[in-house]
Amino acid sequence: MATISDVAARAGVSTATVSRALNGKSTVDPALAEKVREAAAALGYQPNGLARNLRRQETAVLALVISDVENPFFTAIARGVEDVAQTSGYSVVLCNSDENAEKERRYLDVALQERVAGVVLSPTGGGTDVSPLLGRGTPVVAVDRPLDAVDGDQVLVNTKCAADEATRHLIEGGYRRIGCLTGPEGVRTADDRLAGYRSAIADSDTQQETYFRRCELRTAHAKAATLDLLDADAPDALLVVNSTMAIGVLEALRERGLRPGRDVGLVSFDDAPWAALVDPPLTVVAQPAYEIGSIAARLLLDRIADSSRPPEARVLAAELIERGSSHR
Amino acid sequence: MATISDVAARAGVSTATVSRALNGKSTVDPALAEKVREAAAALGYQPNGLARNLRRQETAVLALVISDVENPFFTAIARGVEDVAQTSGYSVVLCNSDENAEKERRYLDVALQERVAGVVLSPTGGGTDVSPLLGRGTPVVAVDRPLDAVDGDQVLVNTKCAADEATRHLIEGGYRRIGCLTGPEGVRTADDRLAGYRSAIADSDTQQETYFRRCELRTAHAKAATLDLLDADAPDALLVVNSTMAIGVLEALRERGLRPGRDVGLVSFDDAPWAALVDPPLTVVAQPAYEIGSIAARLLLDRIADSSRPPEARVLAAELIERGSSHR
DNA sequence: TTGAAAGCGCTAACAT
DNA sequence: ATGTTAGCGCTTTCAA
Repeated sequence: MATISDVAARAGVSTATVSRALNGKSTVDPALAEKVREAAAALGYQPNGLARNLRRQETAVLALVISDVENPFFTAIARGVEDVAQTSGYSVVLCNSDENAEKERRYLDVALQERVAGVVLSPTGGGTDVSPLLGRGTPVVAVDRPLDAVDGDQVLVNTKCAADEATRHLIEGGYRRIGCLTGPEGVRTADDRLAGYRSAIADSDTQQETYFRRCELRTAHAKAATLDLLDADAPDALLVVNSTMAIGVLEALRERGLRPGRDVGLVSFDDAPWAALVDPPLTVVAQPAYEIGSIAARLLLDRIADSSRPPEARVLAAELIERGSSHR
Repeated sequence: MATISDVAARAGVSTATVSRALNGKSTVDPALAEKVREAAAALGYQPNGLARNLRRQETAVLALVISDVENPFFTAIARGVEDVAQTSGYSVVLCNSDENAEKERRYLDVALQERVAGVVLSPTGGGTDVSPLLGRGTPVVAVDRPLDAVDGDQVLVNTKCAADEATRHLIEGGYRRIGCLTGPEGVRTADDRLAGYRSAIADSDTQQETYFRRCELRTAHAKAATLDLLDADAPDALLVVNSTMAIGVLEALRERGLRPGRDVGLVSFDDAPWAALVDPPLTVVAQPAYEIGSIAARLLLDRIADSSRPPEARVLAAELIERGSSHR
């Protein structure tokens, strides 16, 4: 593979000139520059990014570490990040931590070792440690879930409030035994949404007890937990914390011959592409996923440009979209 | 940030010894090795991957370039790739080409410049050029769609055959004006599935004409195209080439007050997580997406280990899963 | 077993 | 405007 010296030799100039000509830095005699470009083209020269990055001590790539590639909420965030990164000349590499702290740690290590310019991260659980990144000066912005013990940039959703609102909506719909299906303890969104549910129930004068289950944020687990909840507590409505789990819930309901809305009221977080297509259409708490991603990327780029900026925490609003599954 | 020389100084050894100790290469005196590890830990030493890669001329990362992160088919492939890469110590970075040849080219450039160890790619259209990668010795395996003009490793699905089978299934179901909604010309899967549809119709003695529309592989485009097809040709059944488009089709049907199955038979490619939940459940052609990914990764790793292996083309089978949408 | 030293390919002072 | 040169941080001969 041709190197910069090959190009220099062929064009009859120094490597420095080649570098300058190809990077459009400083001023180079147009004629020479042209010669260089010709030589580069003739040799099929492809700059070695590794060498360049090593020398420059920086990389034009952003790492995006998300907890589930198969969740449309996160892929929408990914698109948001990518779209703004793109326009600033950054590439973004997506790493799937799979709700697994160990995988997450590994990807964070890779990000550090590869000296990416910045990281957008949706932390899996409580124990995420980004201090090595921060220590080295690599900015990190948290999305969806906060990074505790770190006062950094973050883009979150007012999720407790949204859960409260969704629960009230079910109460108003006449449901009297509302349950909640949420994720593992320590996953902040799972905890917050459960808290929102609880506060709405506590405020109600139609329901005293709470009925909830925690399980992994996966379809199969959600289905099993729902079956269990159904059999044990016979709830007449359910608040579900994401669309992946909602699929499991719908499967469980079907298995028990229960119809969403009529038999069991249903509200789920995340307006998945299919949410309006099931029967009855699913009432959801829509989160502005794309915006979360684009804002996070913007925050990150801003901080890369100026590391002294004070940390910014953005909290976006979610929107309850009423459809058939929350009415009898 | 601490470098290898800092560690060497602190441990009172040479940088060579540090490198050897930390990489477990060659033999190092256990006592010294321990001292080195201590020094490294004390300094919070994080090896600079850039420098290492530059020296080694290789990277333990695989690039996966897919055409749509929001399509569950591709995210399932991603999981397959990741799972096997993981076990061999490789990280995989996911790049979303977004069915956009320009973006794809950019990511392929990045992959080349960053000297990734290998690339798994689902080519957007016809014009994809991987020769720079290949020329430099970076192996590429194509998934879902072939790389024309290159005799390389690839993992495909016998998609024409599957489309033919799906169409016959509709014919047997008694549908007599079967249409097809497919992707842009040049997207091999779109062309093959259309061909499969055509061959089934040609073989039938119940239908002479074909009714089809091509549009971008997106929900909104699919909806518009379906509306158009419905109004112009009044098909009584539809074969749809992926689940993203199927959503648009279902929306269109609903808008026209047409019920899947009873009014318009429906078969879609890809068994999306929600496919069994819509009403009636969606008959699909399920592709072994996870296997496509895992096999592709294995092929890639094999080739990285031994570049002289003859190229291997694997063609997996798809499976028709009959559900309610293809019966009256 | 260990160290000295070369060098991966590039960019950025510095000198001209 | 261009060239010379040092050096980014690491691994790997080569010698000792």
